Amino acid sequence: MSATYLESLNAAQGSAVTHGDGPLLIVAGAGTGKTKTLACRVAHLLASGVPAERILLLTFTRRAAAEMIRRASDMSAGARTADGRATGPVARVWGGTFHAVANRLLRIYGPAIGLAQEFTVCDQSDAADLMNMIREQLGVAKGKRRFPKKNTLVAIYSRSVSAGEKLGDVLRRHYPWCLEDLDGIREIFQHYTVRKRAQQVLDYDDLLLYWRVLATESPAAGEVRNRFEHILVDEYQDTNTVQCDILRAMRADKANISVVGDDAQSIYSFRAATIRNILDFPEHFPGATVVKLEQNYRSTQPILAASNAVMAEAAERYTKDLWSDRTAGQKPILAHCWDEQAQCEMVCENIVKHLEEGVALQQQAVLFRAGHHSDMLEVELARRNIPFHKYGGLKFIESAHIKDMLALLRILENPHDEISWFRVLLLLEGIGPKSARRLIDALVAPGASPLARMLDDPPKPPPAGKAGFAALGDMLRVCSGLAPAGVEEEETSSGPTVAAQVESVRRFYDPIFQKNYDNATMRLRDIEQLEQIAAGYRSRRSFLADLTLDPPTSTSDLAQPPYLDDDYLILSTIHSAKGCEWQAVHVLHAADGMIPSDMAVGDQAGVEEERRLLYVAMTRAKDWLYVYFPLRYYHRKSPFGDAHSYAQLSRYITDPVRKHFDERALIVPEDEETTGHRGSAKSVDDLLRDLWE
DNA sequence: GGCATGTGTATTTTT
DNA sequence: TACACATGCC
Repeated sequence: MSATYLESLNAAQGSAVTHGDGPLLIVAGAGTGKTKTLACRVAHLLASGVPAERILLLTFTRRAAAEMIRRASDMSAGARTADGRATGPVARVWGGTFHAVANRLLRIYGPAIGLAQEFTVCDQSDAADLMNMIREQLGVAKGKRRFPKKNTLVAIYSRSVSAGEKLGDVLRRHYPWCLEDLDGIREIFQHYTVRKRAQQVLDYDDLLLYWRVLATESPAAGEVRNRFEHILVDEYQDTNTVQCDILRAMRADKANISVVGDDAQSIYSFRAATIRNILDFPEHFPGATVVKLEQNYRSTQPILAASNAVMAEAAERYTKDLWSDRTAGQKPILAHCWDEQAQCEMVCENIVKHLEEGVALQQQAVLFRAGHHSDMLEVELARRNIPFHKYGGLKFIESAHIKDMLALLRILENPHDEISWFRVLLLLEGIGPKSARRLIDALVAPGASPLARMLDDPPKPPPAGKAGFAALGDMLRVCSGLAPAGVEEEETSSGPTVAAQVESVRRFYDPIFQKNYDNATMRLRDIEQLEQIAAGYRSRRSFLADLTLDPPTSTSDLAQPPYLDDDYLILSTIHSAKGCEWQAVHVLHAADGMIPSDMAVGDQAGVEEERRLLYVAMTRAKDWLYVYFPLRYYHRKSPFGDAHSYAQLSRYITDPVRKHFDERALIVPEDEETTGHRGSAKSVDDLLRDLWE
């Protein structure tokens, strides 16, 4: 068998790709060809005769899985569809996130652990709504001024579950201010798990927990474990305890597991990811082979030097020695800007300059710590007609109108889902929280399916809500294909198509929508997009599951639609940029409080993780790296005058680090020249701090 | 019990 | 800025 793909690999990559059976840990620094190596390994396994459906490839996003499978397909001379997806045998490789794969397995093996097949998956904000509902019903928070809010509750719960840490310990370590409410929180959590179970709703954590049970103690455990001959895991440094348990269970009989990761890029501790997984891999999987990839193919040496300098000051040293033979190249630029507006202008100018020199917009990215950090830039880009796609931050799926639409579809899919019923009933005029609660209690009473009851023998709404309630019933009847009781049929039934259902739902929703939102036209685009997505699905079940597990992450609100097929700039949070690379990278807001985020500097671990975040951002760049530092921040709070404060350069850009940058001077706007705020950011800042501290 | 209006507040990162 | 919560009127 001639394997031409092997020839393009270096020695370390080659040994990783051709590794035989048994556990394999690939410690891969940034830009060392990790994706290529993993894709090559998939191709190699296929070429060695492993059936595609016996390979499981776990990645952090679906995008990553699709990309790897595409590349493996190219190497295996596999065919591709018009839109670039792999076809042929390679397409049968099981690829996706832990959560998506869990969902797929649970649809097959759910009955083995007593899970109804029509379970629905709820996202974090649905989970928060359920927490809220329980909190109100229990009255735990009554009279308490500072009882944890719903989002905090979900965060605490998730942390406890994903890290396998006792609630008390989680509170002590991460939420000390909630300790006094321990009992109330515990009570809410107990009800939360019972309610979810009764409603056949799984949250993100449940998907993993149920997979773990499935692979350890269910009657189907043996079958599930035997399903895969090889398991490959990407971004292993960002897995949590439950995910590690799953892998160990799945490999209890046959330890063919390959994981790839970089401890220096571990940035998901807020999701309970633990660096221990990658460090302890050899203990978890005895006999593991460890391969280090240290040659960086992505960045020029000057960019690498600056990035390494940032990491060199980390509290814990890492034992990788990244190098590149791309020795030439421009030093990274540290651009001091007068304020955020100046930063936006400078970014745009640099982008346009590169564009004119032949660097496509798609080869350029703007990275930032938090979703809203690009708000002002987005306006500036729109003004200059520079098209862009934004990844991360507030998503399509999280907007109220989309959630409304999905809740309507979800009660059709899983009529036991009370969160969705509640949301839907509140949409109706004349029905508030009290009536909604009463109606739901009547609907979910034991006996018939709640949906059947809604259609055949509905409870009485309050007089003011009669019309809306009846309209809801009519819509549900149409969508369920006029089937009488027992409508939760398989997708093969001859009912309306997914697209037709979405259309009916939309027609029902339209008047509510027009009434509730004044910027309805903007939001209408989203709903149209939802309909388009629906058109690609044959079953409502997979449509809903995919939307929850792999929501569209890109928004382009301000970009012009006609440009979208064309070239566009990438805007992304640093988290969402993981694994990506661009020729030119622009890192915004290298100011203390932004990077590191104010929210994260509470403890040493947080400060160190933020450092890795900056490192991840910088190492995305191949040829040009710009780091921007706005000196002045305006505060929206006061509408009068120009209330502002002076920022301090990010604490990670210390003097030794700065030596690796070319600094571009602060440009003071002309009308500000007389204000005297010249000189370095630091001196001004120190001066002002002296006044207050 | 529903709904409009007013006030206060806290604001990361994502499956 | 937007959302959660309180108040007071129908």
